[in-house]
This record gives sequence, structure tokens and C-alpha cells, in this order.
Amino acid sequence: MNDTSHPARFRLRLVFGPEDWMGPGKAELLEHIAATGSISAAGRAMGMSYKRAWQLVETMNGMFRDPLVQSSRGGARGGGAVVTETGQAVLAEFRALEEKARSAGAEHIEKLQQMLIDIPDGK
Amino acid sequence: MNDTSHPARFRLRLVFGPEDWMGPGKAELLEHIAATGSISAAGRAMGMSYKRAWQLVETMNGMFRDPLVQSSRGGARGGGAVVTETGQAVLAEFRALEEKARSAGAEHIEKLQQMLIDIPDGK
DNA sequence: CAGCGTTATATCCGTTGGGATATTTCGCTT
DNA sequence: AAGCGAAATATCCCAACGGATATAACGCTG
Repeated sequence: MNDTSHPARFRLRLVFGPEDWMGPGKAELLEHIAATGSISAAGRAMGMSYKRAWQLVETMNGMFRDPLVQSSRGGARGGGAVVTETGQAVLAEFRALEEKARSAGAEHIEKLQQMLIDIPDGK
Repeated sequence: MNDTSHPARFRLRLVFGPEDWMGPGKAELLEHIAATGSISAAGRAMGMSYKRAWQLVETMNGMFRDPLVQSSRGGARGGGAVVTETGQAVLAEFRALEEKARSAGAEHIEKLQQMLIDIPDGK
């Protein structure tokens, strides 16, 4: 059957407007912010500059009715960021969307993959 | 219900390798090549430079076992391009994948959309 | 009240993706 | 054999994206 020579990543983006969209990058960023409690730490974990991480948070907060991330300056640890209820909801919906979409199209993905060039070394 | 304030485009990309992927752009290009019989005309129809259109065709032809587009130089009309059987198959599979994926995730898309900022003028 | 760590913000700058352009190649047509 | 129209290929160039860097703002802690 030779089904999984290469996993073939499945990337999905919802485009709401010219500047507003939700995709795998923002989703992963939310997860790292939730895990670390910090925008900069989340960016670092993803090999992403703070500037970029902060910009993504900005646009996310700007496109939804309620902010997905609440950040604070100063304080005991200098500040931090938390993923709000809305943020967790958005993340959950997006992840669920990805999973549903991927599994629904699994057979098409396989067929496409079968038409691919054989990779000489799958290493 | 207020379902469709903004259609919210659904973009899906299959990433097979660092340089190899299939997405909406290549799919649309294939359709335009099939319709016009020319890479340059297809590019023009999409507001895309010939260079870019040709590059996309190159990578597509290079990643699948058989070429998706066959091009010819010279001849009665100076040349042209046709979408091969494999090309049509790839296109059909990709479009089917998109449709299955989108409809499977429809409810999640709606929920995400409901969390969005109200657009002042949907015009 | 000085220090710390993080957010917030601005400025600079290197890379690069892709458009514009030009030229060559090709095969039919006349 | 010359002409045509599109593919193929190379070169130039610019704008824009994003990284790197610097600095300020902030609020708890000791």
C-alpha cells in the first residue's frame, strides 16, 4: 500500500479579509502563549521574532469581537500574556476544523500522494 | 441566522516538501491553462506574470510522476500548452478535496465567523 | 527607589520574491 | 526563406517583508 512515504502536511487558512485570516501559524502561537504565559517566550519557542509574534497577536486581537490574548506590562515577572476564553474557543474551533477537514479529504490526499514522484531517500 | 456576512475564503494547501506543494493558485492556473491553451494567457487571466506562471508549471511538472502540463514551442500558433490526463486528475482530486474539507468543517467555520468583529459595511 | 523582566514601539537594514524587460528558440504557415 | 506567436531563459531592479536592534513604559519586588 505504501501509504505514508511522506506525511504531506495539510495547511488550512480561513481568510476573512485582506488583512484578517486565521491559519496554522496563529494557532500554534496561541498554544505556545498558553503554555508559556509570554508572547516573547512563545515566539522564541517557534523560532519567531518577538516583533512578528506581537504583530500576529495584534491582528488576532483586532479581528475578533473579544481579544484572544490579554497581555500585561510590569509586575512581579515583568509582565506576561494569557489566552482568554475566547482565544481558547477560537483555537479549539480551528483545531477541530483542521481535523474534520483533513479526515474528510483523506482519500483525496492519498490519491494525490500516489501521483507524486517517488522520493529517492525518504530519510 | 446571519450566515453570510462575509463568505470567508477557505484556502487549503498540501505540502509535500520544502519546495513541493499544491494549493489554490496552482489549481486555478491549471484551469486557466486548460481553458486558454496557453501558459501566458492563463497567467494574464489571473493577473500573474508569465515568469511566475511558468515557474508554477515547472514545479508542478517536477513534483508529479507525470507532467501535468505539456507545452510546445513553434507551430501554427507559435506554441501552446495543454493540461494532461494526469493534470486533469490532479485538479479534480484537489477540487474534490477542497469541497469535502470545506463542507466537513462548515460548522466550525460558522462558529469562528460568529466570533468575528462586525464589519461596519459589508459592501 | 532602584532593579528586573516583559510588553510596547520605533528605526534601520539586508534579503528576496517577483515584476519588467529583453532575447532566443522553436515549428508551422505562407 | 521569411514571418509569426508563444515558450523558454536570463538579467535587472525595486518594493516589501521581516529580522535585528534600541529604547521606553510599566508594575511588582527587594
